[in-house]
Amino acid sequence: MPAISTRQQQILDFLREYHADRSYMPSIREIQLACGISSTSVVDYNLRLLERDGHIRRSPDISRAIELVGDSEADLVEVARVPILGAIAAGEPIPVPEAGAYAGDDDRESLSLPPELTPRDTDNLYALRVKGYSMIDACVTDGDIVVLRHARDARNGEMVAAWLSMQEEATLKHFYLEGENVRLMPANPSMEPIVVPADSVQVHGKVVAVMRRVAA
Amino acid sequence: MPAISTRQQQILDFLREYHADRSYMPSIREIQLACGISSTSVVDYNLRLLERDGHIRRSPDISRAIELVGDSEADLVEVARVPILGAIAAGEPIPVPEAGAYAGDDDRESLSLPPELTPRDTDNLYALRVKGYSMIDACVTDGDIVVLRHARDARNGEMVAAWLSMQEEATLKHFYLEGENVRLMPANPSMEPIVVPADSVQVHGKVVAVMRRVAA
DNA sequence: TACCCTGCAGAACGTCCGTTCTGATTTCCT
DNA sequence: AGGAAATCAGAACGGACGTTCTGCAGGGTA
Repeated sequence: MPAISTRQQQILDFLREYHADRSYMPSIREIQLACGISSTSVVDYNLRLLERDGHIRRSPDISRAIELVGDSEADLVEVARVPILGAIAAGEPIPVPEAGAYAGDDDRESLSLPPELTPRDTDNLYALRVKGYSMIDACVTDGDIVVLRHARDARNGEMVAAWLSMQEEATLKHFYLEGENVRLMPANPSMEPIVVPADSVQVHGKVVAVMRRVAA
Repeated sequence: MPAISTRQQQILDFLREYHADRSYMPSIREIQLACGISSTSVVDYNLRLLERDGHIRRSPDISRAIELVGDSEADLVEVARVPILGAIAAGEPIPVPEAGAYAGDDDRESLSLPPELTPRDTDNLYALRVKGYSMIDACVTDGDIVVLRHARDARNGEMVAAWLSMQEEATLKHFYLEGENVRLMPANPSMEPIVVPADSVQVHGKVVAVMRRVAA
Protein backbone atom coordinates (compact mmCIF):
# COMPACT_ATOMS: atom_id res chain seq x y z
CA MET A 1 0.00 0.00 0.00
CA PRO A 2 1.78 3.10 -1.27
CA ALA A 3 2.18 6.12 0.94
CA ILE A 4 -0.79 8.45 0.78
CA SER A 5 -0.39 11.94 -0.65
CA THR A 6 -1.30 15.08 1.27
CA ARG A 7 -4.25 15.74 -1.00
CA GLN A 8 -5.53 12.21 -0.62
CA GLN A 9 -5.20 12.34 3.14
CA GLN A 10 -7.14 15.60 3.10
CA ILE A 11 -9.93 14.03 1.09
CA LEU A 12 -10.00 10.93 3.27
CA ASP A 13 -10.26 13.05 6.40
CA PHE A 14 -13.11 15.02 4.91
CA LEU A 15 -14.94 11.83 3.94
CA ARG A 16 -14.75 10.54 7.49
CA GLU A 17 -15.81 13.86 8.97
CA TYR A 18 -18.71 14.28 6.55
CA HIS A 19 -19.88 10.73 7.09
CA ALA A 20 -19.82 11.26 10.84
CA ASP A 21 -22.63 13.86 10.90
CA ARG A 22 -24.76 12.84 7.96
CA SER A 23 -24.63 9.13 7.32
CA TYR A 24 -24.18 9.45 3.60
CA MET A 25 -21.20 10.49 1.56
CA PRO A 26 -20.41 13.84 -0.04
CA SER A 27 -20.72 14.40 -3.77
CA ILE A 28 -17.61 15.05 -5.79
CA ARG A 29 -18.44 18.74 -5.97
CA GLU A 30 -18.82 18.91 -2.19
CA ILE A 31 -15.40 17.35 -1.80
CA GLN A 32 -14.05 19.84 -4.28
CA LEU A 33 -15.46 22.76 -2.30
CA ALA A 34 -14.43 21.49 1.11
CA CYS A 35 -10.87 20.70 0.10
CA GLY A 36 -10.37 23.82 -1.96
CA ILE A 37 -9.81 21.96 -5.20
CA SER A 38 -10.34 23.80 -8.44
CA SER A 39 -11.81 21.02 -10.55
CA THR A 40 -14.04 17.99 -10.16
CA SER A 41 -11.63 16.06 -12.32
CA VAL A 42 -8.94 16.42 -9.68
CA VAL A 43 -11.27 14.99 -7.10
CA ASP A 44 -12.11 12.13 -9.39
CA TYR A 45 -8.44 11.59 -10.10
CA ASN A 46 -7.57 11.32 -6.42
CA LEU A 47 -10.58 9.18 -5.63
CA ARG A 48 -9.37 6.73 -8.27
CA LEU A 49 -6.01 6.54 -6.56
CA LEU A 50 -7.63 6.08 -3.17
CA GLU A 51 -9.69 3.25 -4.59
CA ARG A 52 -6.68 1.67 -6.29
CA ASP A 53 -4.86 1.68 -2.96
CA GLY A 54 -7.77 0.10 -1.16
CA HIS A 55 -8.82 3.01 1.03
CA ILE A 56 -12.27 3.41 -0.44
CA ARG A 57 -14.67 1.57 -2.73
CA ARG A 58 -16.74 3.25 -5.44
CA SER A 59 -19.70 2.25 -7.57
CA PRO A 60 -19.58 3.79 -11.05
CA ASP A 61 -22.27 6.24 -12.11
CA ILE A 62 -23.90 6.26 -8.71
CA SER A 63 -24.15 9.43 -6.68
CA ARG A 64 -22.33 9.53 -3.37
CA ALA A 65 -21.45 5.86 -3.67
CA ILE A 66 -18.17 6.04 -1.81
CA GLU A 67 -17.54 3.47 0.89
CA LEU A 68 -14.77 3.65 3.44
CA VAL A 69 -12.99 0.31 3.72
CA GLY A 70 -10.76 -1.01 6.49
CA ASP A 71 -11.76 2.05 8.39
CA SER A 72 -12.75 2.71 11.97
CA GLU A 73 -16.08 1.34 10.82
CA ALA A 74 -14.49 -2.08 11.04
CA ASP A 75 -14.33 -1.65 14.81
CA LEU A 76 -18.03 -1.20 15.05
CA VAL A 77 -19.16 -3.88 17.42
CA GLU A 78 -22.59 -4.79 18.58
CA VAL A 79 -22.79 -4.10 22.27
CA ALA A 80 -25.43 -4.36 24.94
CA ARG A 81 -26.53 -1.01 26.32
CA VAL A 82 -27.04 -1.05 30.07
CA PRO A 83 -28.62 1.85 31.95
CA ILE A 84 -26.80 3.25 34.95
CA LEU A 85 -29.52 3.55 37.56
CA GLY A 86 -27.55 5.19 40.34
CA ALA A 87 -24.99 4.41 42.98
CA ILE A 88 -24.43 1.70 45.50
CA ALA A 89 -22.82 2.57 48.82
CA ALA A 90 -22.49 0.80 52.12
CA GLY A 91 -25.02 2.79 54.08
CA GLU A 92 -27.46 3.76 51.34
CA PRO A 93 -30.39 1.80 49.96
CA ILE A 94 -29.72 0.11 46.66
CA PRO A 95 -31.53 1.77 43.74
CA VAL A 96 -34.29 -0.47 42.45
CA PRO A 97 -34.93 -0.77 38.73
CA GLU A 98 -38.48 0.14 37.84
CA ALA A 99 -40.32 -2.01 35.34
CA GLY A 100 -39.18 -1.38 31.80
CA ALA A 101 -36.23 0.68 32.91
CA TYR A 102 -33.65 -1.65 31.45
CA ALA A 103 -33.11 -1.03 27.78
CA GLY A 104 -34.23 1.54 25.28
CA ASP A 105 -34.64 4.32 27.78
CA ASP A 106 -32.20 6.83 26.47
CA ASP A 107 -32.98 9.40 29.14
CA ARG A 108 -30.65 8.04 31.74
CA GLU A 109 -26.96 7.52 31.48
CA SER A 110 -25.92 4.24 30.03
CA LEU A 111 -22.96 2.02 29.52
CA SER A 112 -21.98 -0.26 26.68
CA LEU A 113 -20.98 -3.73 27.63
CA PRO A 114 -18.36 -5.22 25.32
CA PRO A 115 -19.13 -8.70 23.96
CA GLU A 116 -16.43 -10.24 26.13
CA LEU A 117 -18.30 -9.20 29.26
CA THR A 118 -21.80 -9.79 27.98
CA PRO A 119 -23.71 -12.78 29.36
CA ARG A 120 -25.80 -14.98 27.10
CA ASP A 121 -28.97 -13.35 28.33
CA THR A 122 -28.99 -9.58 28.28
CA ASP A 123 -32.40 -9.13 29.88
CA ASN A 124 -32.89 -7.13 33.04
CA LEU A 125 -29.39 -5.79 33.18
CA TYR A 126 -28.55 -2.54 34.91
CA ALA A 127 -25.46 -0.88 36.31
CA LEU A 128 -24.58 0.91 39.54
CA ARG A 129 -21.69 3.16 40.39
CA VAL A 130 -19.80 2.14 43.52
CA LYS A 131 -19.31 4.80 46.16
CA GLY A 132 -16.77 4.31 48.89
CA TYR A 133 -14.43 1.55 49.92
CA SER A 134 -16.81 -0.69 51.84
CA MET A 135 -16.85 -3.40 49.21
CA ILE A 136 -13.14 -3.75 48.86
CA ASP A 137 -13.39 -7.29 50.17
CA ALA A 138 -15.27 -8.09 46.96
CA CYS A 139 -12.42 -6.57 44.95
CA VAL A 140 -14.68 -3.66 44.14
CA THR A 141 -13.58 -0.16 44.97
CA ASP A 142 -14.72 3.43 44.80
CA GLY A 143 -15.64 4.51 41.27
CA ASP A 144 -16.11 1.02 39.91
CA ILE A 145 -19.19 0.20 37.92
CA VAL A 146 -20.95 -3.05 38.71
CA VAL A 147 -23.29 -4.59 36.15
CA LEU A 148 -26.17 -6.53 37.67
CA ARG A 149 -29.00 -8.69 36.52
CA HIS A 150 -32.13 -8.00 38.50
CA ALA A 151 -33.06 -10.97 40.72
CA ARG A 152 -34.72 -11.49 44.07
CA ASP A 153 -32.92 -14.73 44.85
CA ALA A 154 -29.72 -16.49 43.90
CA ARG A 155 -28.16 -19.89 43.61
CA ASN A 156 -25.32 -20.87 45.88
CA GLY A 157 -22.00 -19.42 44.85
CA GLU A 158 -23.37 -16.55 42.83
CA MET A 159 -22.24 -13.06 43.64
CA VAL A 160 -25.12 -10.84 44.63
CA ALA A 161 -25.86 -7.28 45.55
CA ALA A 162 -27.83 -7.51 48.76
CA TRP A 163 -29.30 -5.31 51.44
CA LEU A 164 -28.74 -6.48 55.00
CA SER A 165 -31.68 -5.17 56.98
CA MET A 166 -30.07 -5.87 60.36
CA GLN A 167 -26.94 -3.88 59.62
CA GLU A 168 -28.80 -1.48 57.30
CA GLU A 169 -26.04 -1.99 54.78
CA ALA A 170 -25.61 -2.73 51.10
CA THR A 171 -22.99 -5.29 50.17
CA LEU A 172 -21.58 -7.43 47.39
CA LYS A 173 -20.90 -11.01 48.42
CA HIS A 174 -21.02 -14.59 47.24
CA PHE A 175 -24.30 -16.10 48.31
CA TYR A 176 -24.81 -19.44 50.10
CA LEU A 177 -28.15 -20.46 51.56
CA GLU A 178 -27.62 -22.80 54.52
CA GLY A 179 -30.88 -23.85 56.13
CA GLU A 180 -32.38 -20.75 57.65
CA ASN A 181 -29.24 -18.72 57.40
CA VAL A 182 -27.38 -17.13 54.56
CA ARG A 183 -23.61 -17.23 54.48
CA LEU A 184 -22.06 -14.29 52.61
CA MET A 185 -18.49 -14.88 51.45
CA PRO A 186 -16.12 -12.12 50.42
CA ALA A 187 -14.40 -12.64 47.09
CA ASN A 188 -11.12 -12.18 48.89
CA PRO A 189 -10.47 -15.64 50.33
CA SER A 190 -8.44 -14.25 53.21
CA MET A 191 -11.43 -12.50 54.72
CA GLU A 192 -14.11 -13.89 56.97
CA PRO A 193 -17.63 -14.78 55.85
CA ILE A 194 -20.66 -13.44 57.67
CA VAL A 195 -23.75 -15.47 58.50
CA VAL A 196 -27.14 -13.82 58.89
CA PRO A 197 -30.77 -15.03 59.04
CA ALA A 198 -32.13 -15.58 55.53
CA ASP A 199 -35.06 -13.24 56.11
CA SER A 200 -32.75 -10.35 56.87
CA VAL A 201 -31.10 -10.54 53.42
CA GLN A 202 -32.74 -8.94 50.43
CA VAL A 203 -31.11 -9.91 47.19
CA HIS A 204 -31.37 -7.13 44.61
CA GLY A 205 -29.43 -8.62 41.76
CA LYS A 206 -26.64 -10.88 40.61
CA VAL A 207 -23.32 -9.37 39.70
CA VAL A 208 -22.53 -9.94 36.05
CA ALA A 209 -19.45 -7.82 35.51
CA VAL A 210 -17.28 -5.15 37.06
CA MET A 211 -15.63 -2.37 35.14
CA ARG A 212 -13.06 0.09 36.37
CA ARG A 213 -11.56 3.12 34.70
CA VAL A 214 -8.19 3.93 36.23
CA ALA A 215 -7.27 7.57 36.40
CA ALA A 216 -4.44 8.49 34.10
CA MET B 1 -46.29 7.20 16.03
CA PRO B 2 -49.00 6.00 13.68
CA ALA B 3 -49.11 2.41 12.54
CA ILE B 4 -46.99 1.83 9.47
CA SER B 5 -48.62 0.90 6.16
CA THR B 6 -47.71 -2.22 4.20
CA ARG B 7 -46.11 -0.18 1.48
CA GLN B 8 -44.07 1.82 3.95
CA GLN B 9 -42.92 -1.33 5.74
CA GLN B 10 -41.90 -2.74 2.39
CA ILE B 11 -39.84 0.33 1.60
CA LEU B 12 -38.27 0.38 5.05
CA ASP B 13 -37.27 -3.27 4.73
CA PHE B 14 -35.70 -2.59 1.36
CA LEU B 15 -33.78 0.38 2.72
CA ARG B 16 -32.29 -1.75 5.48
CA GLU B 17 -31.45 -4.59 3.13
CA TYR B 18 -29.89 -2.29 0.54
CA HIS B 19 -27.88 -0.45 3.15
CA ALA B 20 -26.56 -3.74 4.50
CA ASP B 21 -24.63 -4.67 1.31
CA ARG B 22 -23.62 -1.31 -0.01
CA SER B 23 -23.21 1.27 2.68
CA TYR B 24 -25.11 3.96 0.87
CA MET B 25 -28.81 4.36 0.24
CA PRO B 26 -30.83 3.55 -2.88
CA SER B 27 -32.14 6.24 -5.18
CA ILE B 28 -35.86 6.82 -5.44
CA ARG B 29 -35.96 4.99 -8.76
CA GLU B 30 -34.16 2.00 -7.28
CA ILE B 31 -36.74 1.86 -4.51
CA GLN B 32 -39.45 2.12 -7.13
CA LEU B 33 -38.01 -0.81 -9.07
CA ALA B 34 -37.32 -3.02 -6.05
CA CYS B 35 -40.75 -2.52 -4.53
CA GLY B 36 -42.67 -2.79 -7.78
CA ILE B 37 -44.04 0.73 -7.61
CA SER B 38 -45.21 2.37 -10.79
CA SER B 39 -44.14 5.94 -10.13
CA THR B 40 -41.38 7.84 -8.43
CA SER B 41 -43.97 10.15 -6.97
CA VAL B 42 -45.44 7.28 -4.99
CA VAL B 43 -42.03 6.53 -3.54
CA ASP B 44 -41.58 10.18 -2.66
CA TYR B 45 -45.04 10.28 -1.14
CA ASN B 46 -44.34 7.33 1.13
CA LEU B 47 -40.88 8.55 2.04
CA ARG B 48 -42.48 11.78 3.19
CA LEU B 49 -44.77 9.83 5.47
CA LEU B 50 -41.90 7.75 6.80
CA GLU B 51 -40.00 10.93 7.57
CA ARG B 52 -43.03 12.55 9.20
CA ASP B 53 -43.36 9.52 11.49
CA GLY B 54 -39.72 9.60 12.44
CA HIS B 55 -38.54 6.41 10.76
CA ILE B 56 -36.11 8.09 8.40
CA ARG B 57 -34.47 11.45 7.86
CA ARG B 58 -34.02 13.07 4.44
CA SER B 59 -31.98 15.96 3.08
CA PRO B 60 -33.77 17.82 0.28
CA ASP B 61 -32.28 17.82 -3.22
CA ILE B 62 -29.48 15.49 -2.25
CA SER B 63 -29.16 12.12 -3.91
CA ARG B 64 -29.51 9.04 -1.74
CA ALA B 65 -29.64 11.18 1.37
CA ILE B 66 -31.90 8.90 3.38
CA GLU B 67 -30.86 8.10 6.92
CA LEU B 68 -32.38 5.37 9.05
CA VAL B 69 -33.14 6.63 12.55
CA GLY B 70 -33.77 4.70 15.73
CA ASP B 71 -32.70 1.57 13.99
CA SER B 72 -30.93 -1.51 15.32
CA GLU B 73 -27.85 0.31 14.18
CA ALA B 74 -28.21 2.35 17.34
CA ASP B 75 -26.50 -0.31 19.43
CA LEU B 76 -23.54 -0.40 17.13
CA VAL B 77 -20.86 1.41 19.03
CA GLU B 78 -17.38 2.30 18.02
CA VAL B 79 -14.96 0.54 20.30
CA ALA B 80 -11.23 0.29 20.59
CA ARG B 81 -9.83 -3.18 19.95
CA VAL B 82 -7.08 -4.15 22.34
CA PRO B 83 -4.96 -7.29 21.89
CA ILE B 84 -4.63 -9.67 24.82
CA LEU B 85 -0.93 -10.41 24.93
CA GLY B 86 -0.88 -12.96 27.71
CA ALA B 87 -1.12 -13.26 31.45
CA ILE B 88 0.32 -11.44 34.41
CA ALA B 89 1.03 -13.38 37.58
CA ALA B 90 3.06 -12.67 40.68
CA GLY B 91 6.01 -14.91 39.94
CA GLU B 92 6.08 -14.80 36.16
CA PRO B 93 7.69 -12.23 33.89
CA ILE B 94 5.29 -9.74 32.38
CA PRO B 95 4.70 -10.31 28.66
CA VAL B 96 6.26 -7.55 26.63
CA PRO B 97 4.46 -6.10 23.62
CA GLU B 98 6.55 -6.35 20.49
CA ALA B 99 6.63 -3.38 18.16
CA GLY B 100 3.48 -3.02 16.13
CA ALA B 101 1.66 -5.61 18.15
CA TYR B 102 -1.01 -3.26 19.38
CA ALA B 103 -3.79 -2.82 16.90
CA GLY B 104 -4.75 -4.42 13.65
CA ASP B 105 -3.15 -7.76 14.40
CA ASP B 106 -6.14 -10.02 14.30
CA ASP B 107 -4.15 -13.16 14.98
CA ARG B 108 -4.16 -12.90 18.71
CA GLU B 109 -7.10 -12.75 21.00
CA SER B 110 -8.49 -9.30 21.52
CA LEU B 111 -10.89 -7.34 23.62
CA SER B 112 -13.18 -4.47 22.82
CA LEU B 113 -13.01 -1.54 25.13
CA PRO B 114 -16.33 0.29 25.50
CA PRO B 115 -16.22 4.07 25.05
CA GLU B 116 -16.79 4.64 28.75
CA LEU B 117 -13.50 2.95 29.54
CA THR B 118 -11.53 4.24 26.59
CA PRO B 119 -8.89 6.88 27.25
CA ARG B 120 -8.45 9.85 24.91
CA ASP B 121 -5.40 8.27 23.38
CA THR B 122 -5.80 4.68 22.25
CA ASP B 123 -2.21 4.15 21.17
CA ASN B 124 -0.04 1.40 22.57
CA LEU B 125 -2.81 -0.30 24.49
CA TYR B 126 -2.71 -3.98 25.35
CA ALA B 127 -4.38 -6.25 27.82
CA LEU B 128 -3.23 -8.98 30.20
CA ARG B 129 -5.16 -11.66 31.99
CA VAL B 130 -4.56 -11.78 35.73
CA LYS B 131 -3.57 -15.12 37.22
CA GLY B 132 -3.78 -15.71 40.95
CA TYR B 133 -4.64 -13.58 43.93
CA SER B 134 -1.36 -11.76 44.44
CA MET B 135 -2.70 -8.41 43.26
CA ILE B 136 -5.75 -8.35 45.43
CA ASP B 137 -4.38 -5.33 47.25
CA ALA B 138 -4.86 -3.45 43.96
CA CYS B 139 -8.47 -4.64 43.86
CA VAL B 140 -7.53 -6.94 41.02
CA THR B 141 -8.22 -10.63 41.32
CA ASP B 142 -7.83 -13.90 39.48
CA GLY B 143 -9.43 -13.83 36.04
CA ASP B 144 -9.57 -10.06 35.72
CA ILE B 145 -8.34 -8.40 32.59
CA VAL B 146 -6.16 -5.33 32.98
CA VAL B 147 -5.78 -2.90 30.10
CA LEU B 148 -2.41 -1.21 29.96
CA ARG B 149 -0.70 1.46 27.96
CA HIS B 150 2.87 0.58 27.23
CA ALA B 151 5.28 2.87 29.11
CA ARG B 152 8.72 2.59 30.63
CA ASP B 153 8.14 5.26 33.24
CA ALA B 154 5.26 6.89 35.05
CA ARG B 155 4.23 10.06 36.79
CA ASN B 156 3.56 10.04 40.49
CA GLY B 157 0.20 8.61 41.41
CA GLU B 158 -0.32 6.60 38.27
CA MET B 159 -1.03 2.92 38.59
CA VAL B 160 1.58 0.83 36.86
CA ALA B 161 2.37 -2.76 36.09
CA ALA B 162 5.94 -3.25 37.24
CA TRP B 163 8.51 -5.97 37.65
CA LEU B 164 10.42 -5.93 40.89
CA SER B 165 13.79 -7.44 40.10
CA MET B 166 14.74 -7.90 43.77
CA GLN B 167 11.64 -9.89 44.63
CA GLU B 168 11.37 -11.35 41.12
CA GLU B 169 7.75 -10.41 41.18
CA ALA B 170 5.19 -8.69 38.98
CA THR B 171 2.82 -6.27 40.68
CA LEU B 172 0.22 -3.56 40.15
CA LYS B 173 0.72 -0.52 42.32
CA HIS B 174 0.43 3.25 42.41
CA PHE B 175 3.82 4.70 41.57
CA TYR B 176 5.67 7.43 43.48
CA LEU B 177 9.27 8.32 42.74
CA GLU B 178 10.97 9.64 45.87
CA GLY B 179 14.60 10.50 45.26
CA GLU B 180 16.40 7.27 44.56
CA ASN B 181 13.59 5.09 45.78
CA VAL B 182 10.19 4.20 44.46
CA ARG B 183 7.26 3.93 46.78
CA LEU B 184 4.58 1.52 45.57
CA MET B 185 1.16 2.05 47.14
CA PRO B 186 -1.61 -0.52 47.07
CA ALA B 187 -4.97 0.74 45.89
CA ASN B 188 -6.42 -0.52 49.13
CA PRO B 189 -5.66 2.31 51.55
CA SER B 190 -5.57 -0.03 54.53
CA MET B 191 -2.51 -1.85 53.25
CA GLU B 192 1.12 -0.92 53.60
CA PRO B 193 3.23 0.60 50.83
CA ILE B 194 6.57 -0.87 49.88
CA VAL B 195 9.68 1.12 49.11
CA VAL B 196 12.40 -0.22 46.83
CA PRO B 197 15.38 1.27 45.00
CA ALA B 198 14.33 2.94 41.77
CA ASP B 199 16.69 0.83 39.68
CA SER B 200 15.08 -2.37 40.85
CA VAL B 201 11.68 -1.38 39.45
CA GLN B 202 10.93 -1.87 35.78
CA VAL B 203 7.72 -0.20 34.73
CA HIS B 204 6.01 -2.08 31.90
CA GLY B 205 2.87 -0.04 31.47
CA LYS B 206 0.24 2.16 33.01
CA VAL B 207 -3.05 0.64 34.02
CA VAL B 208 -5.89 2.16 32.01
CA ALA B 209 -8.82 -0.04 32.95
CA VAL B 210 -9.81 -3.24 34.67
CA MET B 211 -12.59 -5.52 33.51
CA ARG B 212 -14.04 -8.50 35.30
CA ARG B 213 -16.56 -11.06 34.16
CA VAL B 214 -18.28 -12.60 37.16
CA ALA B 215 -19.27 -16.24 36.82
CA ALA B 216 -23.00 -16.73 36.63
C1' DT C 1 17.25 18.43 -24.35
C1' DA C 2 13.69 15.11 -25.09
C1' DC C 3 10.55 12.15 -22.84
C1' DC C 4 7.49 10.34 -19.57
C1' DC C 5 4.91 10.26 -15.33
C1' DT C 6 2.35 12.55 -11.80
C1' DG C 7 -0.75 16.03 -10.41
C1' DC C 8 -3.80 19.80 -11.60
C1' DA C 9 -7.24 23.14 -14.25
C1' DG C 10 -11.29 24.07 -16.99
C1' DA C 11 -15.10 22.90 -19.51
C1' DA C 12 -18.58 20.22 -21.52
C1' DC C 13 -21.64 16.03 -21.92
C1' DG C 14 -25.08 12.98 -20.72
C1' DT C 15 -27.30 10.78 -17.32
C1' DC C 16 -29.00 10.35 -12.64
C1' DC C 17 -32.33 11.82 -9.58
C1' DG C 18 -35.28 14.65 -6.48
C1' DT C 19 -39.26 17.31 -7.13
C1' DT C 20 -43.67 18.78 -8.69
C1' DC C 21 -48.05 19.01 -11.19
C1' DT C 22 -52.30 16.89 -12.82
C1' DG C 23 -55.40 13.56 -12.51
C1' DA C 24 -57.08 8.77 -11.54
C1' DT C 25 -58.29 5.19 -8.17
C1' DT C 26 -59.15 3.36 -3.75
C1' DT C 27 -60.49 3.56 1.13
C1' DC C 28 -63.10 5.08 4.75
C1' DC C 29 -66.63 7.49 7.24
C1' DT C 30 -71.35 9.20 7.78
C1' DA D 1 -74.81 6.61 -1.70
C1' DG D 2 -71.88 10.54 -1.45
C1' DG D 3 -67.94 13.01 -0.32
C1' DA D 4 -63.51 13.65 1.74
C1' DA D 5 -59.08 11.90 2.50
C1' DA D 6 -55.54 8.75 1.40
C1' DT D 7 -52.95 6.46 -2.10
C1' DC D 8 -51.30 5.86 -6.60
C1' DA D 9 -50.05 6.78 -11.91
C1' DG D 10 -47.71 9.20 -15.44
C1' DA D 11 -45.02 12.67 -17.15
C1' DA D 12 -42.07 16.42 -17.28
C1' DC D 13 -38.70 19.95 -15.35
C1' DG D 14 -34.39 21.29 -13.78
C1' DG D 15 -30.66 20.79 -11.05
C1' DA D 16 -27.23 17.47 -9.21
C1' DC D 17 -23.59 14.63 -10.32
C1' DG D 18 -20.26 11.26 -12.28
C1' DT D 19 -17.48 11.08 -16.23
C1' DT D 20 -14.40 12.37 -19.81
C1' DC D 21 -11.55 15.16 -22.89
C1' DT D 22 -7.99 18.58 -23.65
C1' DG D 23 -4.31 21.04 -22.05
C1' DC D 24 -0.73 22.79 -18.67
C1' DA D 25 3.09 22.62 -15.13
C1' DG D 26 6.67 20.52 -12.47
C1' DG D 27 10.13 16.67 -11.73
C1' DG D 28 12.76 13.02 -12.49
C1' DT D 29 15.59 10.23 -15.93
C1' DA D 30 18.24 8.71 -20.00
